[in-house]
Amino acid sequence: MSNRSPAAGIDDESCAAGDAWRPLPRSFFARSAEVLAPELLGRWLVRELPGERLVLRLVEVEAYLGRDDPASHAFRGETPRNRTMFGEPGHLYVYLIYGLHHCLNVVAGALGVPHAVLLRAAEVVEGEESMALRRGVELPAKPGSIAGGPGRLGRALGVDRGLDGTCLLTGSLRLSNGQPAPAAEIARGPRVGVDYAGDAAGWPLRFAIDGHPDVSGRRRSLVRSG
DNA sequence: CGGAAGATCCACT
DNA sequence: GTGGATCTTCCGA
Repeated sequence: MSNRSPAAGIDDESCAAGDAWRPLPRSFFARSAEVLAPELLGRWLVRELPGERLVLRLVEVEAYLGRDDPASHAFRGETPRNRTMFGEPGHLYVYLIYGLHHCLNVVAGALGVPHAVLLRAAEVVEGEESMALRRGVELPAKPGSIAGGPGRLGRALGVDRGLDGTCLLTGSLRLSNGQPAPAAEIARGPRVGVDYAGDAAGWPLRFAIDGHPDVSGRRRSLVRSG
């Protein structure tokens, strides 16, 4: 936010632009998912493909708290599928849901602590035509139609299980500084699709940029925390 | 080895 | 608002 470099002779625009592409460091991810999740809003997901670059700005995420969270894939311990979550923070955890959709997660927490943040929705920054094609969406796209939902987001970026375990600092999918959302614009509420998880279904671990058009359905339960 | 359920999306009513 | 698609993963027998 106001952490702008005081360097003289650099105008705001070029400074801000350079800052947006700056990779997020390992230490950024090595925190509780509940703390990391809102910090991810407004950041850029950068996907490098042969001959093109796709960029999405995150507008909605959910935190999953590992062994302490009945809604987490890691709640019952390590398995071949969720192995990535138990590894180093700053890596990508990808899983297939309903036999159809690939969902993207950022591994958080310390090594061996399987926290993760599910990436639920994003705004197109660069590569709209290519992503619309992958999604089977006609341009001009309606709000949310390209990456407004976890399955849509993964599809737009061409991500599958092959990218599971790759590094978000050095791989073909990376996270950069982007344009962080001001804390005052962040709303939170219960997570989506985890009704099976008992009390945990009500934990307010879903975070979104309040009123953003690309946030996936179910905005009703989102409120600004403060 | 079988079965049930799933961090979803889309088409249809 | 409801239900079907579609298949991996995990647990229990």
